[in-house]
Amino acid sequence: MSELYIRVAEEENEEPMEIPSEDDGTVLLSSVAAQFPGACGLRYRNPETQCMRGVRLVEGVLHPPENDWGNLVYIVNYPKDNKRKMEEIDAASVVKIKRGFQKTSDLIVLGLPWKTTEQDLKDYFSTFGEVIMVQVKRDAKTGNSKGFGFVRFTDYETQTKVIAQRHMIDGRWCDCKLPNSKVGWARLYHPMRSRKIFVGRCTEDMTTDDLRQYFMQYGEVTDVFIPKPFRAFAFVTFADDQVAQALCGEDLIIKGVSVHISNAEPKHNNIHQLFPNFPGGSASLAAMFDRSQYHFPSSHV
DNA sequence: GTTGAGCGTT
Repeated sequence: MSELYIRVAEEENEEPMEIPSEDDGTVLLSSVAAQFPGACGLRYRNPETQCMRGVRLVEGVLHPPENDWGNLVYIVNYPKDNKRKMEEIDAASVVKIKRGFQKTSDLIVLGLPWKTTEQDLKDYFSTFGEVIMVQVKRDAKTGNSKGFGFVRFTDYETQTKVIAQRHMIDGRWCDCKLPNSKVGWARLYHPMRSRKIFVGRCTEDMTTDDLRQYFMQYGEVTDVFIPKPFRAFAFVTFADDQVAQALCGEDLIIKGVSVHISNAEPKHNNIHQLFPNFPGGSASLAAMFDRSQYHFPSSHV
């Protein structure tokens, strides 16, 4: 007969947790790992010999000793007894999440059929997970599709899955990638702890109040500047430079539109002064700037 | 009224 639960703990003197067994009396390693991430097996102290014994593990299934789990407390095994390492990894992922590395980005969708609409994209990608935004890029005059678009998901896991595979959309194979505007080097090599961000791809209906209202959620906003006449970008200044820096590289949805946040820089900043020790020389970095998609405003300092 | 590697702005 089977137990409903067995008792499992990380150490002998710690409080055990009840882990469900299967109908045949076995316990799945995955059930253990669900409560003890990184677990690779179980052991227990043999009451007769007082020695630790391993629990038989076959293809992810833990088998009860003597066909009965009894009333023992089982201890979790970690790889190479590397429990400390596991805790460090856990801590690292928490930091990652807190720092927002798990936030989703817009993905570029390459190779779309000319006929594919945003509704088609939404329908297709919704099968992977919740979709925040889809776009099909079109010629402004003719309205014809340019054959690529963008998609943004709620969950990072969904994004990872979508990037990892090819997509058959309306009869063509398409690829989803992180767009070049997010390669990340600008973020890594940007030491100017500016309090001001550059908000690209603004639409004309975005007012200073809209932007202020939106960016307030991240921290105190001290200034919003929108060039007139309309130039499809804006500047937002925060009281805290860390807030500004944290937003750089992000794609944010404002009034249903994906805007791109980057560092606000005066155009005529001397790159050789900013990066005197850049690997390969500051000239190579200047070339990267030139080739990049980053456009810095010319009239605002 | 076309096209098929790329990179988002009225």
